Formats: sequence, structure tokens, C-alpha cells
Amino acid sequence: MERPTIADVAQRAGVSKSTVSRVLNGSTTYIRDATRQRVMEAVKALGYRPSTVARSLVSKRTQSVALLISDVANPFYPEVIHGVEDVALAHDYDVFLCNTSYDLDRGMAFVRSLADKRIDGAMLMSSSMSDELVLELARNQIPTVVLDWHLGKIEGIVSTVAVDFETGIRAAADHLVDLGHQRFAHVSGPLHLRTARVRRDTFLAGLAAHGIHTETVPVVEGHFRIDGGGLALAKLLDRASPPTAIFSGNDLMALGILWAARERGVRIPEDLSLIGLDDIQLAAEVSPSLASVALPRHQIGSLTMSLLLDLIAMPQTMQQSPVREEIVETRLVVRQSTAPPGR
Amino acid sequence: MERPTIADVAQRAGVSKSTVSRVLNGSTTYIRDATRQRVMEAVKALGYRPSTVARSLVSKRTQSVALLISDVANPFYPEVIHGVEDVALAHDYDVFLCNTSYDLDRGMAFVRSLADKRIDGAMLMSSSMSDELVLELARNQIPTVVLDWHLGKIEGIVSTVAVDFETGIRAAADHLVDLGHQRFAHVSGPLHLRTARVRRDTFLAGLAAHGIHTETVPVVEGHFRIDGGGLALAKLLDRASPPTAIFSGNDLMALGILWAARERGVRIPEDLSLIGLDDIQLAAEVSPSLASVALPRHQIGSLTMSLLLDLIAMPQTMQQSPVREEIVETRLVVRQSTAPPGR
DNA sequence: CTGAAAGCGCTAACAT
DNA sequence: ATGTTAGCGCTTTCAG
Repeated sequence: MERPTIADVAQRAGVSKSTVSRVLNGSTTYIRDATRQRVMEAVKALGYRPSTVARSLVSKRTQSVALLISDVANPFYPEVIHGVEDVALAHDYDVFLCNTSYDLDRGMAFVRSLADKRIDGAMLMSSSMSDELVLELARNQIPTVVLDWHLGKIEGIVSTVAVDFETGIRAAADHLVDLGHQRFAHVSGPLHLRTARVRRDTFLAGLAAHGIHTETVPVVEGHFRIDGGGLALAKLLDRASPPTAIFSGNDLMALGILWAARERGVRIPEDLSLIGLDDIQLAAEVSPSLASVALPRHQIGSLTMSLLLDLIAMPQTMQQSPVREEIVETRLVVRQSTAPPGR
Repeated sequence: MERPTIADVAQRAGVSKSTVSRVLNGSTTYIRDATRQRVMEAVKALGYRPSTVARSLVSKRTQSVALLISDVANPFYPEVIHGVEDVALAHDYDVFLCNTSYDLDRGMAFVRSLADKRIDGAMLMSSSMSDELVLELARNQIPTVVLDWHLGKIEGIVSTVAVDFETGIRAAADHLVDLGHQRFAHVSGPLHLRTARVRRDTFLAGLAAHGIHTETVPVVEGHFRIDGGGLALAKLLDRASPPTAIFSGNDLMALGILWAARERGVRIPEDLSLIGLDDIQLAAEVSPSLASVALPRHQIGSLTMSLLLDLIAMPQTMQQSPVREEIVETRLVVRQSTAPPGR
């Protein structure tokens, strides 16, 4: 038995297709109650549900959006995805998830395929971002929201979401200084990444605000992965006067530091204070638990999807570029890994 | 400038829409070379790409599938998603990702919405599975592949993928016995979950095969989360003769055990051998690295999507239920966390 | 208040 | 080898 169509419903209810459509879409024109009843009964009896495909062909709306990310395995994304999905679901949207795997071509392939499917909007959160993707979307008139990417001059229906690392990282620097530390260090991500540089610079600026000579603060480059932390710690402990407080560019490296410290007999937080960034779930679960600069991941997702909905709802005419730029703040979560310096 | 339609291409090339369609779809009927040329030129000049929506309305195919999972944040899924996506992409499919959040109603909402969108197939990997979801899909004639779920009698186009824990868990038991251990313990997941019971029973059976009296092997119930491991370890160490080897129902609890052991001065692997299950990325990165029973996650994803493609390609007539049942094997990955028992 | 008719962009007979 | 015609399932004028 095939899925019933609107014609089946119309016939069974003894009305025209238009009437069925009107009833189902809560059209403004009044409909006699008796008629409405008959239609509803037919709908129920047949288990009728309108085909989104047919509907899309005329309405130009698919109730589908796409979320492009680098890699679901990156612990940053899952919660973001939930944020996106929660508001999408509430507004009757489904979301195509696409992993670019840090590959621009793959991202482009997704974008084209999805443009052909006439998605109503796209969210770009891949670090392999590029203006090209945004351009392709713009060419197809697809509303787009971009995370943490500074757009070139692009004519398109696009909003942006930026992460303000300043608030959280400043708080981290303040916290360490307030505890009485004097010798700091930073373990950074790969410095060819803009985000790694931003984190470093913001931390150093935070220290400088307290009159600390940041030229003397060692920055050792990790690669954002766990073992990077251990290697970095080794380098730092080899110095003449090792730091008593470390800010790590992300939590993974901070965990590496945490574990390496234990193996070398360096106690945390007694001998060494440590703060990470990301506030991954594990940060709260390890022992000692790890202080971290937290990103509002769920909010990033929900905000992004909300902005996208705004864009989609917006009349094609009054669209500028970028339509909106939202900023989300980071904050410091203090846990067991920091303390005043031992003497 | 609106997206061009097939009519625009036809006009520009001076041919009929059918001809354009034929050229683009590699129809079997021959087409004069000159004509094909003109069409191709018009396509290129206009930047024409067919609308999947319009195409779907007639072809009854959307080139979209859905993947229902419990929660992307669960470390089991990311790699599975990659597996799914890789074969989907290769076959020109896009995938809707849906997090049921362990909520059957939410899962049902997704299924209905997606059925309305006429997805070509669905993959169910949510532990909040239920025959209801499969039934709803079947009612809509949507091919479905289910992971690790024993179906009731359901008339539908469905295949299944099962995980064979036996191979890997047996190997774990063998390994521990071979090392010379005599006192074992198991830290299980919540025993109301079938999968937790399977893991326990398989491990005990593995020990029994070596003549060990499994009634004396303590099983303490964790809840599959990190802190469950620490709590379980505490209980086990309180016993008169604590175990020298523990098999944990998953890696997260094993990590909890690893860390709790260190705090209590129990050395791993010298005093205690430990094996987890899942082989999450962290297992290889902690110190000592954690032995684990590995699931072929990527393969689970790619196999599932492949089976789905088979189902989709299958003529509606020769469909039985279930069409195919595939089994993937697990295997033991030995690392630093096991050793012969100290005396 | 409701029906008839046209059309969204495409494919697939059926002609020629 | 290509054009004509008729839908796919729905919404939306336009009549009545």
C-alpha cells in the first residue's frame, strides 16, 4: 500500500485538493467546520502526511539545513551539535552533518550537493574554512552563518558568530597572578593557526596588565594533542627557573602536562598550577580536576542555528552582508589544579 | 539572478528539455554529438545544476539517508559516523544526523519528519532503540539497517549489523590467564542493559573455559562512566583477597580504575592488570596505556551504510525480512596495563 | 467558503 | 535522434 496523497484525502473527504491543503496549512480563509472535520477524519483514516518533497518544489523551502564541521571526533563539536539540533528540532528542521576532515575539496563537494538539494541554510564551523565555501553558498543564495572566521568582502546572506577568548583568558591570568605566582609559562597550539596565536597573545596581554615582563615568559609550542603537553613540560622543567604556573592552549595538552608532572614527581597544584582551555568533560573528571577556560559550546550551537533561522526568515530584499555579528564569551572555571605557589 | 532551470538550458541550447535531461542523465539512447556539445555548453555557460527536489518528486529518490544515534558525545559514535559518511559521500548521498538523546519520542519525531522528507534509508544505532522506530520506518517502506538490536517479527526492508564481543573478550580472558593471574574481577556497566550483561557473561565464560570457578569472581556494577571505575575499585580492594586482574566493561570505567589505583598506591600493571573495552583514543594516550577490547568502529559505520545501499538498490519485490545479518568482530589490543601478577 | 486550473523543475513514455 | 505530452504531489491564484 502506497503512501496516500492529497488527492486520496480529497476524494475520501469529498472535497477538492485545495480545500485539504487549506485545512492542513491553517490558511487564513475560513473553512466551514463540517468541512474541516471531514478532511481531518480522512487524513486520520488514511494516515496521510504531506510529502515534503512536493511541498518544497513549490514553496522553495526544504526545512533542512547543513552543519559543516572539521571532524566530529574533535571534542569541541558534540555539544555544539546538540545546541544546533535542539533549536533546529524545535523549528521543524533537520540537519545534514558534514565532516570536512580538514579538506576543503570535500567541504566544497558537500556544499554543492546540498545546494542542489536546496537546503534552506548552512552553518560553517570547519577550521578548513575558506571564503570559497561562503561564496559558493552565496552564489546559490543560501543563508549562511559562519563561526570564528573573518570574512573577506562577500556579498551574501551571512551572519557570523565569534568567540571572545579575552574574557576567559584574562580571568585565567588574573587568577594566577592573584594567587601570587611570578613565574609563568604558556604551552601553545601550532602557532601557524590563528586561534593558537590569539590564545597566546591574550594570555600574555593579561599578564602584562599586571606589570609582568612578558618577554621573559616562555612559550613552548605543542600541537594541541595530549603528548604535546608532556613534551612541553619537559622543556619547561629543564629551565634554570621553571614556571610555577602554566596556561595551556587547550585541555588535551593540559592533561598531558598533568600526567607528565605526576611521573616526574611534580605535584599539582602544590608545585605547579595549571589551567587549560576548552573545559572538555574530562577536565572535571581527572584528579586533580583541571581548571579551564570554558567555551559555551551548547550556546554556540543554539545561537548559530538561531541566527540562521533569522536569516532564513528575512525577506530577500533587506539583506546586507554580514547581517549580524554575535559574540559569545568564555569564562574561567576554577578547579583543583591551581593554588598559591609553594616557596 | 535565479538559479537556471532545465528550461533555460534547453532554450539556450535550442533543444527540448527532454534532450537536456537525456544528455545529463547519460540516457541509453544515442544523441548527436553536436547536440550534446551545445547542451553541455549551455549548461556550463549558465552554471546549471539540476534541482534534486524536482528530480526527487518524479524519481522517488532523495539521495539522503538518516543516521540515528543516542548522543554524538558518546565516544563510540564519531568514528562510526566517519565510516557512514565516507561510503555515503562516495555514493552521492548526504546524511541527516539525529541525536535521540536516549529519548524514544525524540527518535520518533525524527523518523516521522524524515519519512515525510522521503529519505531513501535509515540507520538505527541508538541504544534507546525500539521496534516502534523500525515499524514506523517499515510502514513508510524505508529501507533500514539496525545495529546490535534483536528485532521482533517485523515485516520490513531491514538488515542488521551485530557486534561479536566474543572474539575480543575471550582473547582478553585468555591473555590474563596466560599471564598467570588467578584472582579476577569484572566491573560491569548497568546490568539492566543487555550489552552490559553480554560483556560480563562473555568474560566469565572465557574464564570458565580455563577451569576457573566463576562464581567466585566478583562483579561490581559501575555505570559506564569514569567515576564508576574508582568506586568499583574501592569495593574490590576492600575484599579479603583482592583481584590481580580486572576486566572493565568499558574504557571510561577502566580509566577511572587506572587513576584511582594510582591514588591508592596500587601500581598498574605490577600490582594489578587492567583491560578495558572500546579502545577509545585516550586508551592509547594515558600512562600506562590501557589494554582494551577494540570495536571496529569505522567498519561498523561503513558496513552499515553499505548494507543500506544494497537495500536501497534492491527491487521492492524480492525483499524479505531481515535481508541480511552481518557480524563484525572485536579484538584485543594489548598495551602497558597488563603483566604477570606480582607474588 | 470552496473548486478548477496552472505550475514548481524534472523525467519518462510516446510520437515522429 | 529529438520533440511533445503528461504527470510526480503539492500550493496558489482566480473564479464562483
